[in-house]
Amino acid sequence: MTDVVDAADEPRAADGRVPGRRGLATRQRLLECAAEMLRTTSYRDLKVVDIAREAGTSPATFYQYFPDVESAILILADDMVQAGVAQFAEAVTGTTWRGRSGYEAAEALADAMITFWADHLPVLRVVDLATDEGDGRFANVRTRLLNDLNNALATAAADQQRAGRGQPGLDPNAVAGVLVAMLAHVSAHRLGFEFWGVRTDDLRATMARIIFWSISGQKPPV
Amino acid sequence: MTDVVDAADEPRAADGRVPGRRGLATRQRLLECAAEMLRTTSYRDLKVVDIAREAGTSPATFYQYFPDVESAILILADDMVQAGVAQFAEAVTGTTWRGRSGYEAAEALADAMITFWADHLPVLRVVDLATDEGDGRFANVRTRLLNDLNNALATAAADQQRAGRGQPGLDPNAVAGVLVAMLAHVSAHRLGFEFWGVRTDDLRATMARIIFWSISGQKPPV
DNA sequence: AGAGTATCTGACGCACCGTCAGGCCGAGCC
DNA sequence: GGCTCGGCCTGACGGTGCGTCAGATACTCT
Repeated sequence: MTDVVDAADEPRAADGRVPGRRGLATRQRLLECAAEMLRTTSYRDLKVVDIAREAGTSPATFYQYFPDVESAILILADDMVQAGVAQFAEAVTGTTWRGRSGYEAAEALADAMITFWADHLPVLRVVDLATDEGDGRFANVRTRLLNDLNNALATAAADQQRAGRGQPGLDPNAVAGVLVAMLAHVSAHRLGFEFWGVRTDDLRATMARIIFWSISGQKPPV
Repeated sequence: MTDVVDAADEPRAADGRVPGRRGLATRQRLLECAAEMLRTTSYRDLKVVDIAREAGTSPATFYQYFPDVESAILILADDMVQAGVAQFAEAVTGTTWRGRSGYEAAEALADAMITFWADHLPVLRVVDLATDEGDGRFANVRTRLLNDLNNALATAAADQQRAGRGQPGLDPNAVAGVLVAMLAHVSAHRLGFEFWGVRTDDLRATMARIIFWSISGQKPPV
């Protein structure tokens, strides 16, 4: 049974073959080298030749497993999403947005985003870039990563409004969208902020307060 | 006098010559074609050959006036900044952040950003992209565009804190940075939000409320 | 009209891309 | 051990766009 299911997303070589043990090893080595080189090289300067050479193989071999460089990175991005997609929404759904514990949820969310971006910066940079360049495949990855969070925040905002709290008159989806945009953009440029003398702790606290107030409508506890 | 000053930033051709009337016309035509093509073509697919052909000239001519495509766009970006840089900070410095007029200042700021991005979307897209790719020249443009606003917001946040309002305990620079990041990112992706059914009016209102509360610490007037 | 300068361009070398046809290698059979 | 066959790899190639010349062309001024 599982064989049939797995077969659907088993990696294929260029000619449609399903690679064997040795082939998969090569494929994996190429992926690892690509990830490694992304850490030091800008995405735009990442040449197939270099990845292949780094992996001790030839450019033609690369094309046997991936149609292009972006497809390889897309696989790295997919793995990353699968590993971390759940945690953001969890921080939101597990609170009533009341009092100190509500504020701590907002802080946990800000922290989760900052940490996740710090852990996966090279790949996330490419995701953001390619998305902005109009690459639908990467836009899709980004959506899968942030959609649950967005929905959870929108639901929370709507719930709070119904309870006579929150931000009456504001579209919950707009609130959620703005907050997610803020979180993603600030997390992505954390190092830029540090360069200008803004400490990450302060960014986290600022975002946590904005999140808490935007959703609950209450002044955050000191 | 002005001649001497102007000479410093007069356009130079590849060989250091200062172009004459005809040359400047060609240069201008190339810039306009580049701007025009940016509207329909993604920045990465913008080939020198195409711009040149569109302008009715040859690729070699292009290189007489610009070292590469990005330098040409950089000039478009420079013009754009010079045209619009002042207005953002003005919206911030001209208010005491009190009552309805304070909130209207926040709304005016959000509106100015959204409008500016809508007016200059193609060029700003490239600025954001190139900045994220680590291009210092474009990062510099972006800084020149947003720095005054950032400083104005940071000053306002600090002033309000001293007046016993605002967000005590938060770094004013962090507050300003987060707000600017939010404004820039949401404005840049306005069309994406519309696509997902979030109206621009709601984005503006949401951001205005967040700005007003983050700076003044007061509940926005209904 | 002719000299002199500003402006333009065809043609080239370079770098990287993505694709073949053909060579290697190792597992299984005799 | 030697043979064979299929999975795996690669050298070499055509294509595209870049950026740079030397030389052709167009304007200006006398």
